[in-house]
Amino acid sequence: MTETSWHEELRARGYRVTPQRQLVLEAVKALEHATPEEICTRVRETARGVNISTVYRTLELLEELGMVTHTHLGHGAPTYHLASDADHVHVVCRVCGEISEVRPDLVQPLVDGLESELGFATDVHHLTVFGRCRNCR
Amino acid sequence: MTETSWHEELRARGYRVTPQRQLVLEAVKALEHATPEEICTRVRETARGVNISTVYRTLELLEELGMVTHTHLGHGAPTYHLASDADHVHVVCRVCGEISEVRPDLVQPLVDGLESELGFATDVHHLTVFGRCRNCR
DNA sequence: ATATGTGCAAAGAGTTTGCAACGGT
DNA sequence: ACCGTTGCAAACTCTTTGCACATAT
Repeated sequence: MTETSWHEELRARGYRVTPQRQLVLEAVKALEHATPEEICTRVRETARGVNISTVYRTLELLEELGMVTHTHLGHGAPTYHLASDADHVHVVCRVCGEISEVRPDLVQPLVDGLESELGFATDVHHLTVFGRCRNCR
Repeated sequence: MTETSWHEELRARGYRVTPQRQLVLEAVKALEHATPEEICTRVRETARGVNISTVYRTLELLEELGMVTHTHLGHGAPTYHLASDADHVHVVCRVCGEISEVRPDLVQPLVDGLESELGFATDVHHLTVFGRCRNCR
């Protein structure tokens, strides 16, 4: 998606293009796997303050527009990243917390199975696999 | 695990067998996929009150002992169930909230792939797949 | 000009913790 | 009797909401 096309997208739906929204999107883009808090902190470094509640509202909006997605990588806050960067599956070690990303084709058999058995459309972006990594087993 | 063997297990580790712990375990067994709140409510029906913080502490203990596990089936509180009942994967529709359980062998290719590629030991019990069900796509 | 968006503060879920009293062993 | 366990209340984290003011269109 180009810089201007999502501006159009917003306006077409009656939403407005605000500095806060641009800053939040840039932070999501730059940070990768960032929590709302982290995004807020990052945005505040760029002089113009943004309230945490605006960050929540903006993330909700951007997610609705399909520009970002979130995943739960642990027990705390969810992490957000660009939907276009989301073509991977998260693998999280519950002992050391290490986060790996693996090729989505590893889950293809699962996706296909759910499709044929349940008619279920898996949201691969949101999938997180917990377990123990090589070092922690 | 028999009724008495986990009593032994507790005592062997220096923990005590209390009515609260027995009631919480029974509630987890009976309710399946229950949140701490729901477990607390259920236990309170059996006359003897149990505080919500005791429920949290007990679930943590039972999980450490490997008797129960939890999963995140949505944005709210986690749900607990007996570890021995955990031989299934949860599939959750993000539109209607419907929860299905599927055979663990559907994820076997994923588990094997993570094992061989990363040396990663997947916790299948904790795996939840989000997406859209047949009716909601 | 007008309706959407923002900041602020307060409320709301869900969870954890400190401490005195309680009760298994 | 000892020490783990509980209840209670308070603190804490993460998130949502109401409302007056600000601002994109």
